[in-house]
Amino acid sequence: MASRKMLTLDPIACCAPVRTDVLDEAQAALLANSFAALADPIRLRLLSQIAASGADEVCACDLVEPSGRSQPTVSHHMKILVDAGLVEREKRGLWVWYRLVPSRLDSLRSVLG
Amino acid sequence: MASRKMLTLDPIACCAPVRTDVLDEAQAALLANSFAALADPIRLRLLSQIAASGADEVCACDLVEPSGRSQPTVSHHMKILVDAGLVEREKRGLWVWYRLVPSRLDSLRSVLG
DNA sequence: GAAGTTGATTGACTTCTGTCGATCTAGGGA
DNA sequence: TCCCTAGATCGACAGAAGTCAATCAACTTC
Repeated sequence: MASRKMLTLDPIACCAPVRTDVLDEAQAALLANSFAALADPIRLRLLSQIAASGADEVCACDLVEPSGRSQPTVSHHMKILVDAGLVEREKRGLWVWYRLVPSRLDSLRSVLG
Repeated sequence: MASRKMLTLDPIACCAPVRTDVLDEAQAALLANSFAALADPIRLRLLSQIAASGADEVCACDLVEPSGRSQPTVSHHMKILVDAGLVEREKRGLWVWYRLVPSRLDSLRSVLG
C-alpha cells in the first residue's frame, strides 16, 4: 500500500472509538497497525498462550514448540506483538520473558465500543 | 501462509476470550480473519464513517470520494468488511446501503477482554 | 428497448507478509 | 579461553493483499 507508513508513534496514545467519530488518517493508520498485529492466527495463539499461562510471564523457549513454527518465525511474530505494544519483552540471562500489556488490549477494546 | 484457510464459518459463533484460554487453531484462524478486516486504515475509516454518520445506513455512493480511493477499491474493501460480518449490505434500486453489525463488533470486543 | 447510472468483477501490477535455513550476538559454564 | 545455548537478524522465496483502468451486470428512466 502506497500510503501506509512505518509507524513508530506511541501505540498507546490513541484513539476515539470507531463508532462515534470519523477517524482521521493518522489515527486509522495507527489502529490498523495494532489490529494487524492481531490479524494472524499464530500471533493470536502466542498471545493467548501468555494470557492463559497462569503466570504473568512466559519464557520465549516455551512458545516455539506449541506454535508449530520455527524459532526465527516465532521470534519474528513476537517482535510484531512487542512493536504493537501488546506484549513486553525482558531479557534475563540467556532467556527472554514476555508479558502482556493489558492496558493496550483494553485500549483496543474500547476502540471497538 | 500454508495453514490459513478460506473461512466460511459463521463469524459470529466465536470465541473464548484471548485472555483466559489458549485458542485452538480453528478459533485463531477465525479471529485472525476478523481482525484482518480491521487491519487496514481505509477499512477502519469506512467503518467509522458509517458509525459516525448519524443514520444507521450509509449509501455506497457516499463512501468513495472521502476515502480517496477508486470506486473498485472501495467496493473491494466493503466486500471484505461484509464477509467479515462487520457490515451488512442491502441493495435497493440502483443504490447499495451499508449498516454496521454492532453484535459483531461487540463480539470482537469481548475477545480482547 | 435504448441510454444512462451505480456498484461489482476482472486482470495486471506492485508491495507486503509469513516462512525457513543460515548466521550472528549475547550470555553462561567448564 | 573455548564452547555451548537462547534468541535475534539476514537473505531468499512464495503467496497474499491493495490498487486502478477497463469492463460487466443490474436497475431506472425516457
